[in-house]
Amino acid sequence: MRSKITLKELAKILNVSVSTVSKSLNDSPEISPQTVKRVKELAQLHNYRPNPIAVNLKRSRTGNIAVIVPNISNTFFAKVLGGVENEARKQGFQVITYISNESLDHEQQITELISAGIVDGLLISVSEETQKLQDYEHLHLLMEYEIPVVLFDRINMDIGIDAVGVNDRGSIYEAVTFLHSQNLKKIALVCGLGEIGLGKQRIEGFTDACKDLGLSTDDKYILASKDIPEVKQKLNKLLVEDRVEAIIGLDYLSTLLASRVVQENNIRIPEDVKIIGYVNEDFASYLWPSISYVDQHPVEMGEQATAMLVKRIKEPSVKTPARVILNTEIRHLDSTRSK
Amino acid sequence: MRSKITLKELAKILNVSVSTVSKSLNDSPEISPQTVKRVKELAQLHNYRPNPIAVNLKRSRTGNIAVIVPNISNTFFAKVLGGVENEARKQGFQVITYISNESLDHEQQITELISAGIVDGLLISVSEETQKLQDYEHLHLLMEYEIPVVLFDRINMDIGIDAVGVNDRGSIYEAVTFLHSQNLKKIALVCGLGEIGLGKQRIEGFTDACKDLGLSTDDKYILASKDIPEVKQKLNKLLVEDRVEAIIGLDYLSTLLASRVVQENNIRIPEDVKIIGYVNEDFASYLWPSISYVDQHPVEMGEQATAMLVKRIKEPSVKTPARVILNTEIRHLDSTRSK
DNA sequence: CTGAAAGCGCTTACAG
DNA sequence: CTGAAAGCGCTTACAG
Repeated sequence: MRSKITLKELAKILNVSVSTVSKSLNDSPEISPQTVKRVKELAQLHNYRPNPIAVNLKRSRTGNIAVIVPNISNTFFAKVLGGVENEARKQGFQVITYISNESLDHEQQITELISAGIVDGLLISVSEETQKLQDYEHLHLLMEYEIPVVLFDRINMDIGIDAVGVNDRGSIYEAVTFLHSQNLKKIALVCGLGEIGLGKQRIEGFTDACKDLGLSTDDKYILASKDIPEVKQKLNKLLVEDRVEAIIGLDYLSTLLASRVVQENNIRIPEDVKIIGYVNEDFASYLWPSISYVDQHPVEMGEQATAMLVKRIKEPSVKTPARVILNTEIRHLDSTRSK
Repeated sequence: MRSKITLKELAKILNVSVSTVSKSLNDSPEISPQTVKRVKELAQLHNYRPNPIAVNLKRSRTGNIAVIVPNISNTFFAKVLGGVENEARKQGFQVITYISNESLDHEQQITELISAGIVDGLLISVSEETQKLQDYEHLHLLMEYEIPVVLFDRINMDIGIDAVGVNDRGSIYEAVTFLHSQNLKKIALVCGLGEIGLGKQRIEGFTDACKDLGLSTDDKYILASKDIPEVKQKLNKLLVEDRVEAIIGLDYLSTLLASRVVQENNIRIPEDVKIIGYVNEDFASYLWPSISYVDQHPVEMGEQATAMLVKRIKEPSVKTPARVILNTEIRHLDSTRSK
């Protein structure tokens, strides 16, 4: 029940001034070793902890960083959050989490809230809506208030803000190159997504890779539509009539769909068809057969973004925006094993 | 670039005292309407926001609550976090997130850290290790410091702390009852988990339900082991020889495994075999066929736990621990559709 | 080596 | 109706 003891109370017990106690605990060379010892012993005894609120007020910092993720149903962002946690702890910051639910409005409310001075900096992966409307004023406003901002993952825009992401074009290029190296010629791309920008980048990368490697770039190999039954039917045809040898799934649904359709046709994975998907580690490895996936290093992304933000917080003077692009890697599970 | 304006500066511009400005902004009836208007207009103009750190120091509260989740790869906890977010926002609190990684040691470090006074309260789902070793001293210590604690989800221990969870026994009882109502007699339980306590509760509930409903309680229907190949083989036998009509999967892996083995035997879901799994919504609905699942209301759990914590923070006097048990519900997807 | 004082940015009893 | 003062719990230049 002992309520927290304060500097003042310690000082009173020891019959010294508050300044002396404060300095002793902060190992100031001004204070005699004996006094330091006495003070520290008593502090230990009472389990004294400086009130962080008071310390922060004095230092005019908060010790917090905010992170806004667009959604949390996706384990990708959960993992990024884990990385943010790691690095923040190391650097002595607490992480305050917000979820924008893919809404610009919500995002603006959050930035408005934190502009009051709750945090020393912000990590954000902008919402779909924000990205679509290209409205980044709330972020610039924050920076005007001298609260540094670092973008992560969704960074396909040029708005002069620090950013950490992955090389989306490169990642699929690598996937195609790998499949090609396995002597696979007919590679299909399946995508059930819409707007998000990443889709486009990946499709471009796919086409480029096919061109460069001398593979067919026939449109029929690219199944991109939100109409799942249609995609399914077309994929079916590709498998049976065209004897497609590999499939790249750009998202959860299409990867799962691909695995499914292949098996319905009694085609073997990976012997007859190989699959690589843009899915998360957990998901990929839980499936049977497990699906080889593109590792986008979410944890590292969170760590790097946090490190970048902390650097900004500590050196607010630097002006040119930084940009870190992580290289993705293919993690091979059942669906790409060699025969 | 305008750095944050303070009360003092506003006062100076207006040629009034700091007190007057503060009172005006807080709509104190002491101040004349004219003055209030003048002050508010200037504040608006300069986009004044009170420094939350200073306000909190004055009020000796932090405005933060901490939440410790054991892991983040599980979307269940991600969803709970979403619920915590919702409710915390409503109540005017910020959420500081920590991840214990299922480690007691890590958990203790976190509670040690927040005992300094970073937060007004703590929400925690204890780590596996904590549960196994039954070491809850760090939580009691926190409460001695008058930082209220509320447990969520993993609450199968009686340690006199507020808690919000689900009725684990009841949930499986309901599942068995449903399957029984569909005229299914042979129901198998598959479990690939170990220690976690929940497993036991569910298995008990299963046995009880079978007894009550006059279904066989033969041990062969309960496949609980970490040895997945063994489980697979036994399940196979149950399906082919015993013609099991329904399967309940207690976790990700076993649910997926069940779905898989059934299909490998060219048995139809849901026509020949129905499946209910303890998996999350996203996962369940992404699969083909989609798997009916037990909804454990993670979002509501987060909301309720937060509401309970806030209540504790506001009324620290109340002593008897509260306990909220949410009723789970079966969400029917493909795998339990009627013929 | 120690302490009194000012101050971080606010709120609020109290006096006028 | 307004303002001076004290105080939340700390740190740190400054004086002694």
